[in-house]
Amino acid sequence: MLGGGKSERRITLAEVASLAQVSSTTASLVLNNREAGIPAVTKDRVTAAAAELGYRANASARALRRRRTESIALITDAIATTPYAGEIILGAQEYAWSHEHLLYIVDSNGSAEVELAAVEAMLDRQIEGLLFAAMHTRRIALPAPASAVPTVLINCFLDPDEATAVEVLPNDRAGEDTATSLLINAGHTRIALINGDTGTYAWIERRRGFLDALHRHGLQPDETLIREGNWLPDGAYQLTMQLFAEPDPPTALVCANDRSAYGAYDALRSLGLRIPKDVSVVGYDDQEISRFARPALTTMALPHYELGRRGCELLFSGQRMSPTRELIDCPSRIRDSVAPPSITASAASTRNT
Amino acid sequence: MLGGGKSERRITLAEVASLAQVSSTTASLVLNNREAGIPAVTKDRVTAAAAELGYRANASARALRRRRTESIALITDAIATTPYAGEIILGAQEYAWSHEHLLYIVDSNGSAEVELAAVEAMLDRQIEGLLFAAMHTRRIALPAPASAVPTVLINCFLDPDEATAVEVLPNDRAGEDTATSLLINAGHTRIALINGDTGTYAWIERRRGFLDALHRHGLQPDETLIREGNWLPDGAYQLTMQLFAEPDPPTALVCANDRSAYGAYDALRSLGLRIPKDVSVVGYDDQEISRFARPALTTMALPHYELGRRGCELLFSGQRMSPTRELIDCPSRIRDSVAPPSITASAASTRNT
DNA sequence: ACCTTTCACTAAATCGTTTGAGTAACCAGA
DNA sequence: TCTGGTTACTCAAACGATTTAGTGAAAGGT
Repeated sequence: MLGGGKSERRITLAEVASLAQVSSTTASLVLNNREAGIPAVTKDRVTAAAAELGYRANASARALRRRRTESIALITDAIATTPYAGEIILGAQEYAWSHEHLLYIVDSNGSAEVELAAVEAMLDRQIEGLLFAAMHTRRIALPAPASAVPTVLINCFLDPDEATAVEVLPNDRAGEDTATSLLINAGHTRIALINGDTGTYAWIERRRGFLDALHRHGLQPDETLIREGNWLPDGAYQLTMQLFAEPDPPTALVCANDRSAYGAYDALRSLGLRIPKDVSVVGYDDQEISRFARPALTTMALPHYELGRRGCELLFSGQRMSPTRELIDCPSRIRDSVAPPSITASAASTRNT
Repeated sequence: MLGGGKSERRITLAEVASLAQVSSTTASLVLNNREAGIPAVTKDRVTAAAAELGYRANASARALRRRRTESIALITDAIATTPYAGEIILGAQEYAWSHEHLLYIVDSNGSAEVELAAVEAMLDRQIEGLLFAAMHTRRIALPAPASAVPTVLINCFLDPDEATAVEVLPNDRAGEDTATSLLINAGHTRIALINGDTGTYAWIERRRGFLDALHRHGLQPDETLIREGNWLPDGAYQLTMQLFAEPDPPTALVCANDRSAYGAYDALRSLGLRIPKDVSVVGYDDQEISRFARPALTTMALPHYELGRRGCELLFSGQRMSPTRELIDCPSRIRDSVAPPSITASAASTRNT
């Protein structure tokens, strides 16, 4: 199996050296730019010979001797299912490449078994560091062998008790604060939060950020305006219908993710309410859906690329890896779904608050 | 940089052998299941020793001697931007893993320069085969060094002149035929095609499939109902508005991708037309948007997982790699956007055709 | 003229595994 | 007793780079 290819034997360093009429030591020195006292003439002879033969070093042999492979691995729980989260990989890869390291990528597809096998396969290949990435921010457990090399967690974290790793996470709290503030600054005071499933990182942090913004602007949070759905359009659809069936509905919705905002859009549309004229909406995640929705949805982007890049950077910085958690800000994407509250709505809301 | 980790030196085969009181040859034989005449007692001693010390073979040393690395590489033009296309990677990875091969993944991010560097880095690491994948079906050019190993193209193809590779592509033509037939079988006869940008594989094949279906069912294609947009919602929005501003509009829309269908949805909604009661719509691609749209969109899924899996399978089959193109069928996703034409519409359409 | 330093290079060891060749020990058969 | 054939191993040479420890010659200093 897999026998094909133009299998001319690969050129070795010895052949280059012999063509250049030097020892392989010298050839190695030249080709690795350890220029220590080698005259330009010789250097040129060697590089010319290498070029002529199309020489490329055998990475296995090099790694064997050097005990360094210049490569790291990223293990992700999925690259398929989540649209833009692949940016994590891109960010990590670009950082690694720009530092002359290769990044091995393995998709564990959420299976702990595959993950373990992946870590072992990677350690067999003498990787020098390990990145773990999750597509949705969540808690993970590290496979035991991972402790053999420096490890950084991207968009995921360990149980606080055994938090012995470097973690890079999106600052959802500050992000939802920003999103909520966009509505407050537009003049809204009756703002509902349509959150997702209980208990996840995003659920907790975005809720906090929402409350932070209210407090900072001196608004009392109204618990009846804080609802929990399922991160999906249908959940948010129901919640929106309920909110607007009650007296004194909000003038603005903070949807804790874009899919929920999309469900809210549908509900508002079916109620005959216009966005943003009658109700303003903000989302979170900056998924494709939010660019294409009408009106285009104002939302917060997850800094996936930067998470990947920074995670890799921390891995390389290789300081004795004291356990830390670093938060990366979520940039806002201002589009067309936020406007000042309409007169009637804001009058109503002022009256009742 | 990158110096950390619990860097206890790795256990070597020699240490295992010495603990088991055999030569490293014997240890190697046992651990690689080359059982040639080694009694069970000895075997057990070796495996026990290996387990006790936590031995794992050094892949570099093994590759150096064996001249085989049991690994292949997949070079993709993007994993980030396209939602579900990451399934290609998953399909390829799972096939490779199940055949004891590791799959290296590199995201060239569309850059030919990175692509070339990636191929070279991979060849340095002695990979045994190469997969090239594109996220949108398109023509590519192979970097020259790729010819050193067997190569398979997934969801992309070479210029027909130099078509010297094995290619695996989605059968867009049959897929659009199926999609169109769904509408015809529901009773529609006036069906418009909202296509994307001219000239791409998807554009050509989906158009063909659309016409195939009409012909097979004995319907005359009406050129005025075939339009070209830009694969995006706004283009499809305009085209839909135009189509329905003219006399004798269609009763069904074949949108050549889901994003276009999404634009068409918006247009139909703003015209007060209900889907599927007044107008039926089918899409293509089965993007997330189509599950969440109201009504949920009937569409064709791209067989990304299968493309990746099959591509890898062809690579492994390693038959002298005669240039071939293999097409993979696109499964349909029947949802709620297709219904029989309404009486008035179908009467009108019958009158004018 | 003699010693030291620098220059330009090389021989050989090394990384950890696999593998071709070889060998002791034992037994069967002549 | 000797030959031939298994069985159960072992020795040592690869694989292709990097690197340590030199070496011989020329240059420089006194």
